Amino acid sequence: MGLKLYNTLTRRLEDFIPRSDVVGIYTCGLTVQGPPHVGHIRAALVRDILMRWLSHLGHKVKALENFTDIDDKIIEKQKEYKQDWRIISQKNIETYLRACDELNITRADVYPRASQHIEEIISLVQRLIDKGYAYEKKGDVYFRVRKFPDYGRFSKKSIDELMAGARIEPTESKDDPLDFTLWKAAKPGEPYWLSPWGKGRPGWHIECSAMSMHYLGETFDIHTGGEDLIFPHHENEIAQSVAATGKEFVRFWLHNGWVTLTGEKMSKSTGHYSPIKDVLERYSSNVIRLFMLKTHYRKQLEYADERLHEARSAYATIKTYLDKHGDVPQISEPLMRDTFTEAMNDDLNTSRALAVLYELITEGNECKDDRRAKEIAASVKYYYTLLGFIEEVEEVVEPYKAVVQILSDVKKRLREEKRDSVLESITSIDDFELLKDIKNIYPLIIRLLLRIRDELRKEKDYEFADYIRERLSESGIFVDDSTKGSTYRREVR
RNA sequence: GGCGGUAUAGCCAAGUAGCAAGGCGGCGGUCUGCAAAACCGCUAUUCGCCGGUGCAAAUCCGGCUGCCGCCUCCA
Repeated sequence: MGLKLYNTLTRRLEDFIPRSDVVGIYTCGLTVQGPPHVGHIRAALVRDILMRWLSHLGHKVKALENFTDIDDKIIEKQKEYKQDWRIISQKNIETYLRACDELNITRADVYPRASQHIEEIISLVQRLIDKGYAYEKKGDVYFRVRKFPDYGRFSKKSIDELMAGARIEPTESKDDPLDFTLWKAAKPGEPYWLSPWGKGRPGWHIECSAMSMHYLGETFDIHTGGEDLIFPHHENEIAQSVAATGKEFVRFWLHNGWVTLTGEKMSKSTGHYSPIKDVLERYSSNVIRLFMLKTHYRKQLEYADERLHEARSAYATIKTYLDKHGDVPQISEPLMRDTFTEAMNDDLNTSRALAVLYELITEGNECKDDRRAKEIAASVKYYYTLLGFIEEVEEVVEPYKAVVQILSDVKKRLREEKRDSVLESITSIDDFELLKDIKNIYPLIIRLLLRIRDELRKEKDYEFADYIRERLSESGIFVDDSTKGSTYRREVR
């Protein structure tokens, strides 16, 4: 059984058969007038998982993710902040890409920007005019919706119903309220490009058709984006593309469910959203990834601290298991391959795929046979990596300061209480030449504290020992005692 | 109003006809000076409500209700 994907075009699960050797993917990315939020990341993560899985299945992939960096909203922001639109968009793009990198989201091959493809946009608009699908009015160019018989089919909307809500803005001079803008004349003071219709800028929608065709050809395999883009954005993309080329535009349309906050959809325009920057400060990349993959991509996903905390605990289980096994060999034939593959092939069912991971972990923990245990651990790591989780890099600077303070407090107390025997036991530890290297000194100090604590425990001074444990725990360092001695672990963020 | 989605344990969440995956939490246990961690075990006779078709339904059909969304900018 091969990969099946839910296609919005047909509203059913279909076998994914690529058109050629290279699978073309276009993701509708951001309109960059505001900071990226969790919803945008979900869309990016869907592309990431799709790309990872397609590559795993042996496909070559060429992926684009666009930035619509010039539109009405960004011009508004320019006026509001008295800052050039290019600076605003650049800032938001950088924030977004940094967040994606931190989240280990596979980079698209190209991140085209509308403002950098004006030439392709103009020629596409011209093509539509030449074919009679578009017309110019006072420097604006509109797409004649009624000329395109299939309009509304994709989003299952009827033209008559759309008419009821349609309006012509006072500034527009459309022939028909349903018509949408392909090219918009610039008002004085607004950014513009020269075109056959005068100074102006692209309308929203046309950039995606122009750029996807430019990089992927007039027909390509997969188009992804948030569910909220089905109408009007993708409906319009299809109309203008098919009208221009007379060819099929996209084979598969994948739409992810939105992210909600307190039960309502996150949205840039209403200000009801959590910026990804804030989220990354609070939770590690792996935790955020797990949080998102736990729910199937087409379902609505509630962003709430409670959910993230749950994901953090769930992630700790995986991390603890992998840490316990340390180095595991790289393998190419993991256990439970069929179950995992079946889940992923079923419209990228990451929820089920993760269940495979957890089943393996439980089995690994029960397993007494060393060889088998190694094999299980290797399989867990294999799937973990395949799903885009990463090895965590520990931050050392902040906790370093904290442990130095704790050590100093503990030494002070030892001196005050004249605990000479304990003090003596540690003076022999003269590893301070290692002070030069912060990465080495950090665990060293913790081990030193654990040794002091060990002495105290031998002397049955549990109150003092517990004090050290408590202080460390406040800094996110948890001490675990076992018959083999004490170990510590860092809190999962 | 039209269209689309969704309703499964305390919470989250898979599951489209054959005795309900997985996670979080909770409870019990092993270990321990205590704790924590880790591990083990238990935790839905039942899938929003009502009716129907099947030997058999969370899964199909009809009706009802709740929630979310699109129809205007949105990932």
